[in-house]
Amino acid sequence: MAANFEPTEPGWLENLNAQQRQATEQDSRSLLILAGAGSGKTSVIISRIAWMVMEKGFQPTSILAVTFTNKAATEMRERITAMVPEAGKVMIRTFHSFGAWLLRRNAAAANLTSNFTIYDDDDQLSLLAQVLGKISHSELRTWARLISRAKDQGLSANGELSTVSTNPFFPEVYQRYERRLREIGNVDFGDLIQLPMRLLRNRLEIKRYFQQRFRAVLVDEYQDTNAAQDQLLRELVGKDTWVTVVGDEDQSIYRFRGAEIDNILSFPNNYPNTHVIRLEQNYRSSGTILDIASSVVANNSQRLGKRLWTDKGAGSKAILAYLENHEAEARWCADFVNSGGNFGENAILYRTNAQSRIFEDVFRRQSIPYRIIGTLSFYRREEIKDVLAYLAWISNSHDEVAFRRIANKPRRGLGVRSIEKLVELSIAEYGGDMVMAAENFEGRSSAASASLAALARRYCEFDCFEHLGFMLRDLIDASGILEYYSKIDNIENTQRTLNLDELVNAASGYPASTEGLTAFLELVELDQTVTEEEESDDNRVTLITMHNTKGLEFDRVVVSGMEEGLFPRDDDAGDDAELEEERRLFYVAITRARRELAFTCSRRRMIWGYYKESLPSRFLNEIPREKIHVEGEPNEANLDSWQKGTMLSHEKYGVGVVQNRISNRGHTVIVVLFESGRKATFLPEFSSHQIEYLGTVQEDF
DNA sequence: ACCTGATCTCTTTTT
DNA sequence: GAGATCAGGT
Repeated sequence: MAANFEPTEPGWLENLNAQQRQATEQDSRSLLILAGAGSGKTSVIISRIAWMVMEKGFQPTSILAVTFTNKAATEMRERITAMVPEAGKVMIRTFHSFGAWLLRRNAAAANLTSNFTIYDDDDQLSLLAQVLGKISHSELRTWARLISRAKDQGLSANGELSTVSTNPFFPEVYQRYERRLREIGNVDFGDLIQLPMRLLRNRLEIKRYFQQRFRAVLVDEYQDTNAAQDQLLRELVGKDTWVTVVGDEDQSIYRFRGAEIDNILSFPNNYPNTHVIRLEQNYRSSGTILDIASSVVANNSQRLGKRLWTDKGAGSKAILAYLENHEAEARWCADFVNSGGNFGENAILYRTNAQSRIFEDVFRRQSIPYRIIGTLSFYRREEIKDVLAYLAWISNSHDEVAFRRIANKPRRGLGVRSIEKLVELSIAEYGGDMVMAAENFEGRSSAASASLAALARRYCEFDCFEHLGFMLRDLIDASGILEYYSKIDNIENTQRTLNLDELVNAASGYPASTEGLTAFLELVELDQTVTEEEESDDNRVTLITMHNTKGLEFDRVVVSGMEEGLFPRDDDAGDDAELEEERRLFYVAITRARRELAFTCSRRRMIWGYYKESLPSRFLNEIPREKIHVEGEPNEANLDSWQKGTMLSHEKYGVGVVQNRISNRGHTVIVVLFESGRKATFLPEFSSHQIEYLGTVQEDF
């Protein structure tokens, strides 16, 4: 920072208002900052860290800052280093990445090896499928979700689980899953929080060490922490630790993932002598946009309450456009982004990833540049997951999930039966080591399994490679994966080998060593929000889910798909807590906009290959009329007949209940589940003589 | 062991 | 409508 003649205030107070300054320099061990949308909370965290380092004498390495995403962590690091270079040594991580860091350093104490790999949801599902044997896919998902929720709440497989599920089989399912995961030696997302928490709780000397190591802990987006994360935080915070949490209860949108809004609501009770500071001045949005956001969120009851204000002018009215269908909606959005300056200042928000497709189609047709921010990206692709599975197996020869994925890919004559036998052999004879089992496998497929084992042995020592990228290139070739996908590329005219090249590039920043491999795999598992090509043109419209917009802002925002059933979702509309969460999501979406805001609502939308007709979202009624300009006419069609939940009697099939009702080219189609268990689809207008209306079912059926 | 066509399930949202 | 899985044939 440049020297100045006048006695000047420290750099970290520059451009801060009174509340922000107070929060920055609050000389209090325990601080809760309630920061409304756009109130500059990230700036405050950064300046508080600067203050701690420069003014309070904290060593940068003794400060831990926890963010919600890796992207936010990177950004925070850049900003703080720019402000106070010596603060570059502050540890800034997500909860999960912090957990992984802690576990690797105390692997033995946690009964792990330091190079464990992390199972994502897909891997978790595969493992569970192995453990449970043949059960239906949907049942599998239900179990997997319950296990994740239990871990979110910090509940172990051997403890009380009735708050998660009262199903008598659940404890055993959870236990068997845990047992196998521990045998393999890997961890899932929930373990990254739960295992460190247990470790600190049970091992006093370790807890003491970390409480001395981290004298200050700051947590961003605290409203979206789950119970397990809060427990981990409590273990980290000793009686001399400074703890600062920042959040906004109105922006808590991850309940489905176990986020506990109660964490922030009752923080002052859990941490004695907590100072509470509210940041209520909004620097982002126009007055109109703020008014809309405030009126919407005022309908929620689970709030601490704050009133955002701005000294900006009212700005222009918001627009609400009623459209005929999803394609008209996309075209309307295309016109919208064409009418307002740079593409890069525009964002289209939607509730579900599936909605992005039509925007892509229309924008491509009209040559409007766009970028999609989402998770179903690079690392989910088949060819990428294949190579990563090879790496995971090389890294941990006990990794059954990875082994099963690549054992016969490309085809090397290891069939289902042989793989089964090989896994059994590994457990029976080799302590679960599948490389050793493959080496010593007898039988018809022994040649194939031997060559697979040889492939793994090839990388026992890989410091001969200059960096991990070269090792990866070698592996892609030697495994036959390259040849396999080259053929597919030629036949189907795809570009999968190019994706493999990209993976090689991503890996080349890592050393060719066990540590390098572990770090690379960890990055891949924990940071999947890859904005595809970082390349060239920044001037592109952003297509993004509302959840993903957390922390972002744009001049002009369209919130699309404002329809009942889609937003709020059908299943959520009945439950107050769920509905309030959807409303908070709406609040987040609205407050992303700086200058212009629009809502679109389609009468009909293609869903699962059918047209579904729907009514305007109830949230639209919560926007003050005088703040919006309306285009088009809302759908007021009578959707009452043969609604979901209607009970009917069919002369052939008996009594049944309507499960779903869709419109297909102007015809109504209903899906009925009969008491016999039979499911059938009808067009009521053509079969009315066979159907008799019986009434409506209230309860779940 | 492997290929194919038929059938089903799926959609929230993400670390 | 797409992707994953399954049944049945070779």
